[in-house]
Amino acid sequence: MDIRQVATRARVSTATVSRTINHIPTVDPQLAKRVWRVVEELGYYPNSAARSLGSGRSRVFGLIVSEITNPFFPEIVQTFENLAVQHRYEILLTSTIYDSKRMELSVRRMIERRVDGVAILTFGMEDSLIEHLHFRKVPLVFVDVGPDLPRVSNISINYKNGIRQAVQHLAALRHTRIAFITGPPHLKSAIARRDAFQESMKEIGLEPTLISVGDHTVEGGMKAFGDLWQKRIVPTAVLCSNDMTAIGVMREAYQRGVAIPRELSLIGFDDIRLAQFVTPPLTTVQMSQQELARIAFQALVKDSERSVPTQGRTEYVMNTTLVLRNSTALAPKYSASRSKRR
Amino acid sequence: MDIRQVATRARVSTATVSRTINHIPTVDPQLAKRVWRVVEELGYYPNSAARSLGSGRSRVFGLIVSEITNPFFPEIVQTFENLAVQHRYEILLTSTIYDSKRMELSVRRMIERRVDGVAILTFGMEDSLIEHLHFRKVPLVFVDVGPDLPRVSNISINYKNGIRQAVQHLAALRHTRIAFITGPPHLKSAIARRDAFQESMKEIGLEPTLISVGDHTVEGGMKAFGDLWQKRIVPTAVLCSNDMTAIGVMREAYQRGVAIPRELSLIGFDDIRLAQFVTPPLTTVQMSQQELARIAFQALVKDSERSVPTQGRTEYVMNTTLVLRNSTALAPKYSASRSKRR
DNA sequence: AAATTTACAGAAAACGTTTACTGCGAGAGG
DNA sequence: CCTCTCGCAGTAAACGTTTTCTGTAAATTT
Repeated sequence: MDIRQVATRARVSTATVSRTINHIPTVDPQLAKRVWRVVEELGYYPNSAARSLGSGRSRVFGLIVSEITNPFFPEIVQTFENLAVQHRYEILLTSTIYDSKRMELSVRRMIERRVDGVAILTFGMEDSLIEHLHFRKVPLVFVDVGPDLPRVSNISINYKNGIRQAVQHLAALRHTRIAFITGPPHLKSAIARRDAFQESMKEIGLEPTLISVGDHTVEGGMKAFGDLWQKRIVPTAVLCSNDMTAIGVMREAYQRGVAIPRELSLIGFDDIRLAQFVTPPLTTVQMSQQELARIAFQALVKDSERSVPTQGRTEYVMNTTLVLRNSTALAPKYSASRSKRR
Repeated sequence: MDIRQVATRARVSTATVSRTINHIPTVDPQLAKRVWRVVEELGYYPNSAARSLGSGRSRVFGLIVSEITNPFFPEIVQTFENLAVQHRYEILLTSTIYDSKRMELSVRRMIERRVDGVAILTFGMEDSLIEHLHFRKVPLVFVDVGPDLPRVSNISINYKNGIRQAVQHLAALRHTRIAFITGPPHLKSAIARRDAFQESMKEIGLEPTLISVGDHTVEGGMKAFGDLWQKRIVPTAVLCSNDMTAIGVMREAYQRGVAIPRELSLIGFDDIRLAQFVTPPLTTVQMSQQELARIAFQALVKDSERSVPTQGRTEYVMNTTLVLRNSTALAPKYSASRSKRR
């Protein structure tokens, strides 16, 4: 069942069939109709390998994430995939699970499949990878860490906005001992969040001294909260570098009999879907996964259709914003929280 | 940068290069070494479109899930992908989000890409889809609903085992008023779970009358639990058709001031990763997503390598088993639970 | 009415592999 | 010493499209 059978059956050349199914406007509507009818009759499905080979474009985008099992990513994958089917693209998904070997393999696979573009949503710079892909003139899109090169797009995230809102929200609720639990120190986005926290605190005359380090996992959050609770000065509010960490804090707080939000206010970051479903529903800084996916996809489409590459990279920006739910409340009286502690 | 350049540079024919990179044993080790060296030097990456076209095998498997954002699936996708890279396969992921239009499109894309096999892990039968794919002799693997045809594998899940364990565990804790919250009635797997519950109850002389219908979402769980709590007879334990439902119950119970597990024992189903991280950690029936993915993948590999198809479908079985965590406890005294109610 | 442009269809050459054959030299068997 | 096999490597024909030309008839201009 190939294009030739369709051609003979419709009494046209293969060229005409090809043009028809690609909706090229130079074919006579009469003929086109005839061709389409035969296509239907025969149940003809074009062979995309042959198409790629002939045209030099694969209509496949690569999508690299850190790990699919991290609840932050499925939403992105979903949106990305939706857009892909809408635009008749395919997506090649790989999760690096923080393994550079794995990463290298991913890149190799993508090059072999001759992808038309790659979105690298790992929030971490992977230099070797860039080289190989960029060398082969594959359009790339990064978040935060995109190098300034042609055919590269960078989505720059304004962490500051949402985090400032979070800090000020807590301050408005009379919290002064506000702690922050960071992400892993090698992640650029985690650093940026911490910095934003520190600045936001200083802006309103508070010292950002209560900082504990987590690793963006539930376990990390539990442990970090435990550490915080050991300290001489106990916070009345905790801001976390991501929602998973916040969930860990919830869990640990529950275990230690600390009531959220009565005794401790808690704010997460990311606004993963789950944040709505924990108890109490988590107040968090939203960084829309859908929008992120959308921007990334659009950037790829644009760059892969451009015939002359841009000078340097193209910039996109994305904002973050606080969404209020039920994990924050007025700060407890100093004495009350203190008595609870000892 | 194609195979010909490699060939000339290594002073051999393209056939030899092809044989070398495909590890075909009939090439002289000396020559092979020479070829590999040139491949490295030139940074040659074979073009998979051309490979597919030439060989007739795409080395791509399709993976159809209901929705990636459902926490049950990412684990499957991850495992499936791991196996894929190990076996040098690619995966074409699509989520149908319960939309038959979408489903049809997925299938079309897979046919166009000439996938070597498709895993349909939606837990629902999709007849039209089967036809198209099976007609084109694509190996298929289903869970529970695989038709008895050549080149079809079916993973049959033993829901009964785990659910019986769950029921008996509750009974051992002196619960007699055990409720069940079902999944959506059109899902075959949800029906099977409910039936297993009913049988298990009868086995130990209990009437399975407390049944409420959910839809496998958190919201559904919340609502179903609300319904249950309206009834004249209030349960002391609830078994849910999946973990998301159980999380909904937790949330609603918290809202209504019902303590888990002191006043209400709760058991989920699936053992999604998250089940460990809710408070309290959820006792649940495990249906290993990793094993499921592994079986599906192996089945596909086997069927796609077979030159003569099997007579009918091939059967695989998978067990389920209870994993104890902290959401169950001894039943409260009848009076106690009653007084709480009014 | 002739000249020029336009609109469209077909012929055939890519695209980069794989693989069935063919061919050749060397070792084995008679 | 001659024939047979066998082990390998090369030739060239697929694989199923896309796309660049080329050609022709119709439409438009002069």
